Amino acid sequence: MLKDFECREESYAKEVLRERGLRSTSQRLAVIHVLHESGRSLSVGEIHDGVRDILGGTGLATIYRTLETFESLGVVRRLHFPDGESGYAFSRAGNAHHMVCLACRSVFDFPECPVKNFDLAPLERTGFRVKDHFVQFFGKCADCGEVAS
Amino acid sequence: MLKDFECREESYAKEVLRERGLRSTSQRLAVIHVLHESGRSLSVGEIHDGVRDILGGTGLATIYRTLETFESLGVVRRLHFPDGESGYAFSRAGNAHHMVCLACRSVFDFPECPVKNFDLAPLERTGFRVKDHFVQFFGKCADCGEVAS
DNA sequence: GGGCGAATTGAGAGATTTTCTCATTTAAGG
DNA sequence: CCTTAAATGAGAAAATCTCTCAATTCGCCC
Repeated sequence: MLKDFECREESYAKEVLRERGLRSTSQRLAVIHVLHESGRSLSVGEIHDGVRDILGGTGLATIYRTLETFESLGVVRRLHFPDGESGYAFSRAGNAHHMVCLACRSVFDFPECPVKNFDLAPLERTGFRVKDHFVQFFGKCADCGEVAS
Repeated sequence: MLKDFECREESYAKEVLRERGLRSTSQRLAVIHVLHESGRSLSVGEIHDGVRDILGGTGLATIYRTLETFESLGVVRRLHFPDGESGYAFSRAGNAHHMVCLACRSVFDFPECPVKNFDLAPLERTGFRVKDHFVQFFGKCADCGEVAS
């Protein structure tokens, strides 16, 4: 159904799914399609609507299950905003961090890890062992910045 | 009621409230007391239970309102975990970032901002203007690390 | 210390979000 | 094609969060 319009992101998602022995269903690919096409962080409801536009009736539970699956695979990432809202965004391989526009919620990839040179030694001296980290930058994208600061 | 056991954190919260013309109610102070005493990130339910232990029946809505108020004041911070859960933690003035144990959810303050030396210029050249950021480290604290890695 | 006005709370209904179940459908390998 | 297990749909159920408004309480002034 989406085959003819399959983009690189969908191929990537298919490959990751196959590697893990998971199926490439039309619903899963539609979720990736919607997320990537928007270029923004989308709420579950927005994703559901987008997928329904492509496939027709799709269960909300499937959207939740799909997002959970993709997040565990690192293909999709959940972002949290200062206002308490959250959303999901497509995430390229190796891109753990994001920059998000507070106005339109556009998501921009992060070329490098901002804390990769940060010295963890003083922290780990306390006995705490760091296993993961999460960095998010907020601001205004070029389009939204023009309107109002 | 709590006056005799008032800790530095409660005094700090009272001062911030007063500065903003907000009232220091027993419910608000109890929330700070519970959060600080635990030293962990607590769920809304845990905070509600903790406050009820101190004050008796307290409305859940009050807990939500209090957390929202304190978060906007920077006295409390909402943390999000990789498993999708979230919780609230007391946050000292000037401490925007935290280190959290994935096992017991203990929260450790962060001595300095890990991205303060990060060069934003290349990013901002794209037109994106960074206004805020959010950094969280996950791992195992000294106590939990001993048991299993 | 008592009184006043406005901020805050309590209680529960209501709205929203997320999860669960299980019969049905569908992808993927033979 | 055929088989088989994975995945989905639909709606009920559970969990989470918000709202309303009368009653309470804080902080200020006397």
